[in-house]
Amino acid sequence: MRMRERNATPWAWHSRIRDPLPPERLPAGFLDRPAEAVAPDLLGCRIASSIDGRQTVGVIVETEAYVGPHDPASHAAARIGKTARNATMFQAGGAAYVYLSYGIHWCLNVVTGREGEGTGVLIRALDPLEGTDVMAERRGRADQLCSGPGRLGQALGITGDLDGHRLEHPPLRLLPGWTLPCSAIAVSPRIGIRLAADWPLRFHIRGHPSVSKARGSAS
DNA sequence: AGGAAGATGCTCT
DNA sequence: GAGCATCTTCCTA
Repeated sequence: MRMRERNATPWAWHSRIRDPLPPERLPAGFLDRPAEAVAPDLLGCRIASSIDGRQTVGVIVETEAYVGPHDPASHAAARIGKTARNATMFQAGGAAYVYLSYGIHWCLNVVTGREGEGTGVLIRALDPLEGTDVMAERRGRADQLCSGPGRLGQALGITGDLDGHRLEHPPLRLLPGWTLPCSAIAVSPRIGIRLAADWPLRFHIRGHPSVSKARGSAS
């Protein structure tokens, strides 16, 4: 598992320090853990897309955990059961669960845990790192490129074709990133859900400008 | 600054 | 037919 730094060196996410370079691959078993444990550890990791032959990369700055059939807000909730739509959620950790939200937005989840558990982490926002010109073209605007689950899906060119894709392979990969101090991570309730709306399963880099919701809230 | 509402399509009752 | 793990534009201040 990834260790966190304990010290509070001047934190540089706002000024975009990218050194030193991150390791090549995630630790073994990184995703084979409960979603609520993986979700904060994904902050600082990268999502790299080469969809349509165009490279786009972002650093994960906001996530939400969907913790299993007992989680009423999850697509894998027990009252729904396993269906054609959510079947990927029940795959082994490391799969991409991609679903269409509100008929318009393709949203990306990283499946966690073991096969059959039905747990995963919604990627809610990225800090654009490479290919921002491609992102802007796909988004049709130069701002808000990846600050929301639908926005980042569009910016990276993600569609339902990638549902079930394993994230260790191109064209959509989950890569290690930069380790955050605990003090940089904020926890809050999940956004845009009706059931279990008070469960503290949303994680974001404190004060990061690319998070999807109001900046003012508790930095 | 912040709220209201429309777009749009799939899933489940 | 209802209800979304959303985003945008268009209002009102």
